[in-house]
Amino acid sequence: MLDKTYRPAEVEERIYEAWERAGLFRPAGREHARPFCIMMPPPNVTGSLHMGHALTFTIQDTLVRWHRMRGEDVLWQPGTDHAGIATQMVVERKLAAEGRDRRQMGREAFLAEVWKWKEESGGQIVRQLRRLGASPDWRRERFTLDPGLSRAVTEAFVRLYDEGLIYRDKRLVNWDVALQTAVSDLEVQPIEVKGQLWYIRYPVEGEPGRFLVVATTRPETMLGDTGIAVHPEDERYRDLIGRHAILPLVGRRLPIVADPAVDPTFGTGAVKVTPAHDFTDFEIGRRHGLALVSVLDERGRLNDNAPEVFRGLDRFEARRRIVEELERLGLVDKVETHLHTVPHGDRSGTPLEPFLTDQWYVDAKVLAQPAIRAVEQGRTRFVPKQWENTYFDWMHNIQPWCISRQLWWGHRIPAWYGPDGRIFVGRDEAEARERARAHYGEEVPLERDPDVLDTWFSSALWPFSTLGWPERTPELARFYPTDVLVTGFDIIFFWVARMMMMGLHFMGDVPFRDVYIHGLVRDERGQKMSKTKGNVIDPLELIREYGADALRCALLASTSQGRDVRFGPGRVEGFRNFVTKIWNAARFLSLYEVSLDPAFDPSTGRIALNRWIVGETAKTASEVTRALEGYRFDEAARTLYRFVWDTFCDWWVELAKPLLTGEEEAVRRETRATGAWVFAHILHLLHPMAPFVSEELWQRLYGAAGGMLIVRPWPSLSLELVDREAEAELGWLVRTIGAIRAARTELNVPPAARLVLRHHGASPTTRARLARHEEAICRLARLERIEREPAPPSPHSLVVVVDETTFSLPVGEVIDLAKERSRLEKELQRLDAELGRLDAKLADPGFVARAPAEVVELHRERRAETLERRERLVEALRRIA
RNA sequence: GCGGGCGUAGCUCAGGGGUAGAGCACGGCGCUUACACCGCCGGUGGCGGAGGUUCGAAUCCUCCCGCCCGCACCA
Repeated sequence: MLDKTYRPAEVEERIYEAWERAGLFRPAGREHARPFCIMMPPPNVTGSLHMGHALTFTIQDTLVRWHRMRGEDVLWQPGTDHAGIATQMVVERKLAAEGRDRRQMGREAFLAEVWKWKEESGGQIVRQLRRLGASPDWRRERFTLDPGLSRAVTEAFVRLYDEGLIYRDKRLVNWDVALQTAVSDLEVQPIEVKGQLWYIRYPVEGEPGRFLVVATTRPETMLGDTGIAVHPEDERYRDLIGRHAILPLVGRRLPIVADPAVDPTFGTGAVKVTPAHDFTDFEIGRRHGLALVSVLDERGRLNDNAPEVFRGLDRFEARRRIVEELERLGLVDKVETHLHTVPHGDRSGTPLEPFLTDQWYVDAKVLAQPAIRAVEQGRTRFVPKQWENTYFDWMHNIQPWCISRQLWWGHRIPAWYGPDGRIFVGRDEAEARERARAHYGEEVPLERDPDVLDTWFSSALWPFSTLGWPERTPELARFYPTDVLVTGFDIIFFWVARMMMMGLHFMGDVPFRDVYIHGLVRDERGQKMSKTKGNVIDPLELIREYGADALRCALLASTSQGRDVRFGPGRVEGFRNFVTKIWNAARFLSLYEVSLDPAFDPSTGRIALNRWIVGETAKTASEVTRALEGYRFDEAARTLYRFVWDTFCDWWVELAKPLLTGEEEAVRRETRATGAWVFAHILHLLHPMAPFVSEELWQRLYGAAGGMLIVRPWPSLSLELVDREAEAELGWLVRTIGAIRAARTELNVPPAARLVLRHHGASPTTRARLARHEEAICRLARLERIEREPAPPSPHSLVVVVDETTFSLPVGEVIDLAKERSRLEKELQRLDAELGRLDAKLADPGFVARAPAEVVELHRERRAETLERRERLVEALRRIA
């Protein structure tokens, strides 16, 4: 006997272990089965499960379980990402708390600490994924820094270098002065800040007393100015083009150049040009051959290119001092407050500096071309489709990808430098050495590049590196290209685009056929969840409180395509109730010793109720399947919810009760078998979304029958099981009971009052139905008995019209006649309004002529039915009046 | 500035040319041993606004308003 409520905490761990122990997460290895593969986007090792993870992994697990049940050879490849900056920061903070510093420790000792940390704390998210019910092939779990993947990274780097697609270049990068590393454009957070705009007077050379006023938000960079630019068509400055200004505080001669990048309407229309400290200025400088003078060091302090008094000052301190000095010299024309966006590092939160350094770059422009074509040709498809625009946009304007990071934690760049700085790239030091020897003709000392690669470089290889590339493994042959990638739109650029580029380049084919993009999980008010806002919901807490199935279903039901998910615990509670409902339906079935009969053939049922529910099951199965095929998880969840709760529990179970306790053995047997069959299908359909409770109930109710639910075949039912007649009969029954209940409630008939139901004008079909369902109707509508009434209804009755039948329920003197009259009149009004609409439509020659015949016919039928109902109602009203 | 999304019941959201839907919330009633994490009944909107296409529009088109998100950007 099942307990009264389902207690997920007592079930989930046991079930999960049973699956895993039985090896059911692994590809089945059936040769003829179609392979199906999802690459798990590797969460950061430092991470712990948040709602975004919960959503994405629930979706993936649902797909994976569904395909597994469809008999496919499923691989869900799991793993974690070493997350360069994030992890290094975590460990550095920990060390700092112990009073240690990585620079003092040295590279090797520090890395040993990181690895130690990873071994001890890095597995958290993987354990948490199990709590969610995720079923990837854990045996194949990978880590981006493990030997296999590291080898893939090195191989990819060397090949790209040899092909000229990776190169070293001196350019401006976004420099994080706190972390002292380059970061990519994508790691930049533009933050709006209220700053100031200083108007500074630069003396014009050779014209004492004349000044050129430039506006800047960053006065400290002026020490690196090497020019001034104006718009070529700006009349105000036309005479100055080609002449020079003198840089205050420094005395440098600044050529005044004309460049179309200058916006004549902003500030004074004249711009100081600091090519070493601004991306736009860098371009202007290049066009006009201006010098590059970098005045900052890697920690954001003024370097030796600055006048001596300013050297060593922090950039913001320097700004203050420079402005002071300019004011003293009377060179500040004016100061305005100015709202502008300043790039910040998304990890450190500090303002970034455009900084001139040598870095490694991937020639993304070249790699992007096949990746663009692949999506254009539909070889990879985004769902929802509108994300393709975002992808194309970025790919068409793609910039060189800076892949070097001044960190220690990560894949060290496989490049060595000769004594003259010449670069030798190799798979290992020996290869680099060999290449160096070939170049120099002798053995020379080599020094390895100290930097590591951007974490996304290794992630970009994930779809094939995890399958064994560069080896040509059987897994690679079988599972690449993978079927679908599930992820959020926030990493289309970071990751999806780069996997496309690398996959096409190294494997010659797209990494995945479909990219399913889901929304972000927000809080109930639509705010992004963040620790600082304090509005984060912890999925593990929800699992503890409501169970993993409830959380999963709530998430799935809330994700509509192309929309973010607003999420509150209320939703989970609703699905916890749903799970309990299912549990109790199972309890009901086991109470009547309903058990699966392998010989049961759903198409041979004789009882309308059973034929009906079988058909409804078939419809539901096909709808759920279709929903999943279209990545419509909300629809799948909703369909199942309605079927289980409304159709099966509220109607089939209630209507089956008299049959299950009835006299006829054949009826009892058929009803039991049907109930078992339907419920078994419910559990199958439910399993991808709610794996724990479905598996638990499957084993408790049907366990002996055929192994674990997780690997049972997905229902595929013919819609021929739908019986139109049974459908009509049950539809009528539901309407009739509903109408009687509504009338009772409306007239305040006490629920306990058992009434007699009289019918008048019923067709033979209806009379047969009434006879068949008498017991159920009486029970569900609280009736004493049903009898035929030769004449139209007597006064002191409630009147209910269903189709051609007039039902009356004598309620004696207690009935409030006035109230009943007004109820019927209201109903009459509604029918009249409806008739008016239908008549107007049918009278419209345009409608009759142009609308499809079926639609016109439908309207005619509707009109006839409405009219009939109306007549009966009028009749009933006359009797009462 | 470019691109995209959204505006439907009190709230969250489905629907997407042919009688407006769900969950939650709310109100009333609880007879009914699967379930109070429950049952029954009920009200609520005419689908942001204006125009157009159509026999017919919440659904398609145009414009407008409001909110949101990317990308680019003013030194």
